[in-house]
Amino acid sequence: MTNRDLHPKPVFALVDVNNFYVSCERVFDPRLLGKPVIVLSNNDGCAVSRSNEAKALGIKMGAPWFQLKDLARQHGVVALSSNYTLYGDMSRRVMTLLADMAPRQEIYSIDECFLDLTGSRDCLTYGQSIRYRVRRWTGLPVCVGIASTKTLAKLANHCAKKRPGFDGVCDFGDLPVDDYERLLADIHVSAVWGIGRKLSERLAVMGIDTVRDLRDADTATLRARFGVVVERTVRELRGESCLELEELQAVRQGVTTSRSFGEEVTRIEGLKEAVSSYTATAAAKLRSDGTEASAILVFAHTNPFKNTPQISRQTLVSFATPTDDTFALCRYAMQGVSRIWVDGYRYKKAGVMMSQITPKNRHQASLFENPFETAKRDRLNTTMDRLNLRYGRGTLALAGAGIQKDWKLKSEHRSPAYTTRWDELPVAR
DNA sequence: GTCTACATCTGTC
DNA sequence: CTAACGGACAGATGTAGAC
Repeated sequence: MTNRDLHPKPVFALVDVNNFYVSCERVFDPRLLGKPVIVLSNNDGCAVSRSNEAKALGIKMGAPWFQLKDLARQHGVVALSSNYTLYGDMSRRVMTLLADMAPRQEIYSIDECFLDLTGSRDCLTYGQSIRYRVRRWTGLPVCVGIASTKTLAKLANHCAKKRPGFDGVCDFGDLPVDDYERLLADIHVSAVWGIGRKLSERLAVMGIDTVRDLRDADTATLRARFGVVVERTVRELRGESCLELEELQAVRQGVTTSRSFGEEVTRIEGLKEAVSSYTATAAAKLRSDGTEASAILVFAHTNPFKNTPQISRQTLVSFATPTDDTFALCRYAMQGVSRIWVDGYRYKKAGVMMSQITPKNRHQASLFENPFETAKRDRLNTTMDRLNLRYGRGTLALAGAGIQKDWKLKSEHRSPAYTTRWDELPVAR
């Protein structure tokens, strides 16, 4: 047994579904294959997922839909409203499959996860079997990037996607050194995980344009100018693994639910309805996470894209005993709304953020807390969660959340809930 | 001044 | 017919009041 066997260099794989939302839609409607397709954000606001054909038309990530309409009509672009229930369900299927293909998995986002391939012999072949398996069992196309750090695995995944020569799997560990160096010199820094538009611009000023430039730049200078995060990124690019695989995701610091309104809100009742509904959603998320909050941040603002009087307010409502109870949380949230409300503005968006979050199991019972009342409320919340799960979200809602819902979002091109609702499945007769 | 809590801004995916 | 631009996070920075 050698030292390397005892302390093998880590190997990370990053598996990522291609054009995830569009690909989900295509699984259930193959007529969309080969066509330019985009999926729009909530409120049919902007393009958040694009098929390769749509990308080829020059449609950019985040482009507002109303600016795309002409182009879309001209080229027969299919635009779909987002269907998060469907995507969440498909995500679960993919992640469950992938969890079985490695000893350890970190679910990084709805459409990507890291796998620990440390000690695997033929990673390239294994990457292909991952691809095959996901395609076979879910219908979704994925690409796999493999390397010795998470940042490099992300980059390898980028190569697997953009460069057809890799056939969907890129293992940096398998590339000849010359090819690898040439490859890095051919990729723009903005492709690196954590280097976005702003950072790229600032790096360009320093003459750092390619991934290779960044990797070979002076660490001390970068640290002084951009902080520890960028420094860590550079170390990772050099093959020094600084980011561990995080199997269990940490308790999140905040749970946010916020939406833009279909119609602007001008009365406090409207804002209260919307905020009640968001609070109920966020509270359900707390319960499903097994956590509680000790404070709620309530915020609302006007439409910053519009040339009208602007306002943006927020307030933190704190309370002594942490809770996950929808009713209590709604009461606190309503206090917040009263605090921030100012007459005479047209509000476009509002939200709540559950804050100061702690795990539910280990919280001390307060002196003023009646354990029987608490248990009763827990059962009521649980019942509400079950009904909403079983019969669809919104089956049971608080009266305070309103019946009219002028503020609710627009969603004109939604695909059916293929995986969760029989009654929306198209049936051949 | 400087500590703190809260508000606001920035950046990324 | 016209107007119309997401959401969820983390982390940095700004600011007003208490001392």
